[in-house]
Amino acid sequence: MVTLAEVARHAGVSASTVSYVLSGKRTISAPTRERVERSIRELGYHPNAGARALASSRSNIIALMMPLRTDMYVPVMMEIAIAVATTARERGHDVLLLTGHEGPEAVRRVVGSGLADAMILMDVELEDRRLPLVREAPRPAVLIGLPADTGELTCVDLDFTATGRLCVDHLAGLGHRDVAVVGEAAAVYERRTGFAERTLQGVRERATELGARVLHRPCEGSYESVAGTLARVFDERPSTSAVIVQNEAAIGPLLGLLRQQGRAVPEDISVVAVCPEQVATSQSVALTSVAIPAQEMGRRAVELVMAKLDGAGGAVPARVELLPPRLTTRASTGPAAR
Amino acid sequence: MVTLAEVARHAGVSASTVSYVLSGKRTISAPTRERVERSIRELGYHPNAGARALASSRSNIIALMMPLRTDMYVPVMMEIAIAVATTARERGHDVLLLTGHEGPEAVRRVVGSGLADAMILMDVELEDRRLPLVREAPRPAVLIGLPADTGELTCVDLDFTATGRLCVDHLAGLGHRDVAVVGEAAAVYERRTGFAERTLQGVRERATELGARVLHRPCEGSYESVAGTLARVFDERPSTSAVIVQNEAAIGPLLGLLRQQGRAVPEDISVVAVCPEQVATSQSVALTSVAIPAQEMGRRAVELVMAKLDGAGGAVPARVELLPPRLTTRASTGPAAR
DNA sequence: TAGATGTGTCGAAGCGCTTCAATAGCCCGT
DNA sequence: ACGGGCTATTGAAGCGCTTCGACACATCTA
Repeated sequence: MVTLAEVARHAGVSASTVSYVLSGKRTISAPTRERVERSIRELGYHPNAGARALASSRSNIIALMMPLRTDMYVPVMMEIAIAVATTARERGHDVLLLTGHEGPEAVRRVVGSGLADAMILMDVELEDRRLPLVREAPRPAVLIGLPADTGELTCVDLDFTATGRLCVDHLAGLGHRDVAVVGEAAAVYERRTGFAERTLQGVRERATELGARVLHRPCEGSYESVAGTLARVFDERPSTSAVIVQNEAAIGPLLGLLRQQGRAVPEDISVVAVCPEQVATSQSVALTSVAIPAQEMGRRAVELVMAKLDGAGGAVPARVELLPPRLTTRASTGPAAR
Repeated sequence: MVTLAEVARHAGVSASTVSYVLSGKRTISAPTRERVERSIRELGYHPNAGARALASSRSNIIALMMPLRTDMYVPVMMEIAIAVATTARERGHDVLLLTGHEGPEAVRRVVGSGLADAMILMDVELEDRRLPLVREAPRPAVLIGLPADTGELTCVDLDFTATGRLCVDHLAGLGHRDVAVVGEAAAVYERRTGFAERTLQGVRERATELGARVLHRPCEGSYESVAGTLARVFDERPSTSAVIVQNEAAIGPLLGLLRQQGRAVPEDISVVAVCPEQVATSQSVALTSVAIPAQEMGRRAVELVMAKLDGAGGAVPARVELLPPRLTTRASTGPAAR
């Protein structure tokens, strides 16, 4: 492996000069810089990451902690992860992938060893066990998702309360008065991840304000479960004319079942989904939906964490950044039958 | 941050002793070891990753290169990634996440900088542009997927040819003589990722051997596309009594459409899918399927790459490891109508 | 012209760890 | 009682880079 010293010799300068050419932390005259750069190219030099990390106490690595459960919202997670990795690379950083399997200890290990300069945590629960460690860690962190207590923490998430309100707004505007919410699996509520509750709260608030009724039922993604949920909903409230689906896995089965039951979408029943655009558009009926801006969440998380890294003074205040939901009207919603 | 030197002082031993306690590369007497371990715990010591990497020229990091396109087989990719990360951690390594966006250069960067000790490449294409770099890199690599020329390379993949044969075996055994293959999107074939072709080849080989006919049609995951494909299939060959689905995104729509058309599964038509177990079991009809052993692939990839790292002599020969497919019979396949 | 200022480069001191050769102490057989 | 062969421990030399202060020289100001 070519070292910085060899580059320096080849270019006829000192090692520190090469280093400054690389980092730009001191002015180097154009001729010298060019000479050094040529040597770097000719020798095929790559700075050694370990040495760099040791000398500068910066690894240029961001740790990304994935959720423990890999059974839910997989495409969203993946999209976030890719966005994080891509954005980080644009800013000269790499991403270390941590899974939930290691538990909260991972935070300590990564921070303690200086492996990563900062952390991004996904799938944050309301009382997440990683939070105490994050709070006292001497490294910046950004959460994707909202815990119960956001004090001292920087978080990014979709504004799910507003999302719920927005869905109801749209449906009520079309004249719907009886709305069903096909929620996430019961396990999601038990884990207290927060977002499902927040959506529901938004739905209820707005429904109350607009004089609509809401029937909420948790629902797994399996065909069977959706069938059961749907049956119970129509049984309990036959006047239901609109459905808000939060569990993206339930969408396909839901549409299939409605068709099978002879309920036309949107003529007999309107459907609004909270899901990635791609899911909304690839169904049998293009769905009116509120997009989950996975990419933007990942990007913002990196930007926030980098701002903290740069603003070394620690002067960057903690903040909660809720992305505004955007509802796209497609073919699955229409005026309520009178 | 606590350093090794401080631990040494605290325990009343030399730095090297602490190092040897940590690495186990020399025998340390029990009392000394315990004293050192206590000091480590009491001081909350974590070895500095950068210093370690520098001194040992081992970063204990494995790079995982994700596919560029994030639109396909997402759950499989995710499962592989998680399995890789988990297995790597069990073996004392971390995983660096690289996206395809950086291009083949990423290989050079990661290897050149010593950031990672080894690489695992996903979504390998037949003529993958990363391969030349991988071949000449002084670091071990394992591919998940099969390129055209596997010389000098270590690869892990599901044996897709055998998968194709297996599906036909099963269907022919039930008396089916006209089989349709709902393949991957045309883009997949153009990208020449190999696995789709291999499956098809297996299907054709075995069908010829058993005297069955095969009709293959590429197909996108959208509802529309599946509808079109299905229409064309039944139009062209009305006697089709079984379908092999390779594109997992097409499964939901396919089942929905069949039901809608009044074709009962499995009475009128049998369906075999190549997809993750979870997908097979959460449909309206539990699907007979060949599982994509994502987890096992990830795990094996790590094991192979670690074997290469350990067998430092370079004595570990390149090898192609094809995992045998396993077909699970569920409710979607039955005897052909006579 | 002398001093002040600024620019570009260099030397050297680490960063925290691993590892090798060397050492100190021990038990053994004779 | 002494050399030989163990085992447990140590000191010191780096690993390749960053960064700080120093320095040489050119340019400006009074």
